[in-house]
Amino acid sequence: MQEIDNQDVINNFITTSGYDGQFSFDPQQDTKLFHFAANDFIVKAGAPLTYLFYLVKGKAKLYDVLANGKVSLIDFFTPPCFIGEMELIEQRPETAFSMQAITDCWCLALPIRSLQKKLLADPIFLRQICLYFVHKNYRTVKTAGNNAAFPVAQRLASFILLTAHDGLYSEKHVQVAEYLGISYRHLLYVLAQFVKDGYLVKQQHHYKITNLDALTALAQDVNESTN
Amino acid sequence: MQEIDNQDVINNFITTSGYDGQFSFDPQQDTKLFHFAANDFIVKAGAPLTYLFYLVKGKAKLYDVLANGKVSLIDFFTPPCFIGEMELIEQRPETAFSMQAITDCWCLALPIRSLQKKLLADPIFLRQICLYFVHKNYRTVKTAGNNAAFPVAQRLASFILLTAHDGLYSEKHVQVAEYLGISYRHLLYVLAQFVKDGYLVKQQHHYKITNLDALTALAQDVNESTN
DNA sequence: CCTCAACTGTGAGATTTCTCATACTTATGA
DNA sequence: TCATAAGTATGAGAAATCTCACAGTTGAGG
Repeated sequence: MQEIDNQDVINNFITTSGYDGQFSFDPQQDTKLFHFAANDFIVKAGAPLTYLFYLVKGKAKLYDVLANGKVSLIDFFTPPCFIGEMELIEQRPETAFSMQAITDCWCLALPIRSLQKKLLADPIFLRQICLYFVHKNYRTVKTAGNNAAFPVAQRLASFILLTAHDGLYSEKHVQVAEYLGISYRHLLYVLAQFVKDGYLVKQQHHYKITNLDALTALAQDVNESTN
Repeated sequence: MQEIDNQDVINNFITTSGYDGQFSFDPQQDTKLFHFAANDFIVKAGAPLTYLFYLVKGKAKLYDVLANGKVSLIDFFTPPCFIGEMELIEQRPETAFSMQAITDCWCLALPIRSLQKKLLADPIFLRQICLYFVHKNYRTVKTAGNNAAFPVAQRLASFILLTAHDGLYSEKHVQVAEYLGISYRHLLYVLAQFVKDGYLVKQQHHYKITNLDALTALAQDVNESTN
């Protein structure tokens, strides 16, 4: 994680992302900008949360580490969205989950410690956060519906497109299987199908997308229904 | 839906449910109390929403009517919880979903039209609603995890216990199948298993629970993980 | 009373997905 | 350098779940 000190860049992100409309005060003074390289952690479970982040560019994923030590993928995030807002609202000092950058990510960041009281008393911010929760909730309901409603191949196609990076898919199978709610074995079956059908080609440590159209077509229903 | 005008009863519900802590003002003046008989609609999709409800007693269920006309069960609610808060936050005039009473329900109710502005500017209320959303979100994530993680028999057991009324289970199979994300056919298989195993007995228009312990044991893992 | 739609119920075969057993490879730490 | 853990990979049989085809029951409306 690397701070970017260029005020022009910061201001540009602030205005184009709708960030400045989230508060009743002008946040520019207190706002920093951070860059996270792909695979960096934006927040790590159990670590103290020092910033309220606002993702303005990139893709990120949210993990939960279960009691038995297993890692399970919860959800994916694209701009604009808050990160750490649940902990802020609950006034809990550390993060419950881990958020990791999939691609390079840029986040506006507001220091929590000095601003928490102000934020929790700011009706505009609270209302915006409420709206954010409502939409997130709709989305979760839809997604949950999808998981029940669509076969694995379609969801996997959607998943590959979501997480692929420069046409390369390289998620850990164990985690993906858990995210999709299927067994490791079956995931490999379906991936093998995709390879057999020419959608993917297996390479050293990843899969390369060789038929983007086919995957997109497969994923279409899932995505439509989620939007 | 029937208004209950007994101020003692109202006050009792207000104080025991934590309702009065949800606002920065004293809501007692504006609060009504309604009783809904089992199977009544508390809110109906598309109808104008005139009250923000706060369920203080009973069980209710939330439906979505899909584009193709099918009905799908989204979630279940037990006290204390808000009903209509998503629409209030979004300032959308009608309800998106339908909420129906499973057992007899009692709801405190605050007229929206006259109080919307006040509520949307009330930091305490907004913060409480935010907390409510956060918890609801945790719950949804857990539930979604469960649906992937547990076999149908266990989820069905949990579901039966949740919706049963006086030891009788009488949900529409079509809707339950959709809620559990399984086919109608398979639901009947599993129900038949339960009957064969002596957990349920089929009667005229419903099933009677004949082995509560067994069902509870089956549902235990699911419920534990959801709390 | 008749008809239609919705709900319930069952059988049989196909498909999806799981479990288990077993290896090979790679990274990591002692 | 060796041992161990984690990730990857595959086969085979079992279990879960789906699709389809068909039929009986019930309730509402003409």
